[in-house]
Amino acid sequence: MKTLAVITPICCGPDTPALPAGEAEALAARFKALGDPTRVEILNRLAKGEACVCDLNATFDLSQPTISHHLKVLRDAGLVEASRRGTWAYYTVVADALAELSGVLAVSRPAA
Amino acid sequence: MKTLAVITPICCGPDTPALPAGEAEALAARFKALGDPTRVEILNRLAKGEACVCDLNATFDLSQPTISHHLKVLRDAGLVEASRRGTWAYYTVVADALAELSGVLAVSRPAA
DNA sequence: TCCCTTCATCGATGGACGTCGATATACTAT
DNA sequence: ATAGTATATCGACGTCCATCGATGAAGGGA
Repeated sequence: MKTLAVITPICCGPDTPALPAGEAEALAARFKALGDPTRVEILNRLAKGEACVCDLNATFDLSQPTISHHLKVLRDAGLVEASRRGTWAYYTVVADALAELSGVLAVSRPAA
Repeated sequence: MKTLAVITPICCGPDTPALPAGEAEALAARFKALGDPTRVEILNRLAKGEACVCDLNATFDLSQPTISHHLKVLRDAGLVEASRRGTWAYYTVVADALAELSGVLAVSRPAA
């Protein structure tokens, strides 16, 4: 099929190579973890420094299982880490993961 | 440009002030728009330059309404813009919006 | 005019998500 | 051991989302 390109106007060029296999899924999974207001606020809180779950439970007007669920989502996405010390669980941000996502979004910044 | 580390670090205060009202919701809405592999790939494609919907329809193995839906999600999130020229609709990224999200994730990292 | 192409919108559907109460697990203190 | 606190997990429920086929709207060509 060679003639259609001559007769029919072509609006766009050929496909550019896509992201590496699984890259879009990996990025989307982490962005999805950021796609909830509560989790954004949790990350904002953790970005100021380590916090235990009891602090987060007191800060947010949500049930303790719900906070624990959001922390699990953030953990599974690799955006936060937990460390148990005694009875309490302390959470911190994974700065490298956030920086990587930041870099992905910065690629499309205008060169000028 | 805001970052997640907006507020002074206070470790164990149970009632630290949150982000400005609506800020978490606004950020989460845009991150949620990024939380789908197809939309990540669409943005990746658009970051390389303008593209029309027909090109995206050919690139992705999804129905045309589904692509149109994803583009609407990205449009509503302010991450892409559309311009109709003749029969075709051309989409481009909104670089400022992506750059702002990038800055939000650029939390200060300990110099390791 | 009529038809074809491009793109958006509608309505339906199956699955994923946020939230909760109840419960389990783990640690501490008495 | 027993009780109490802190956190995670489970099961359920209502809502939101990604996807599709069908249809509508707008433009171009013969």
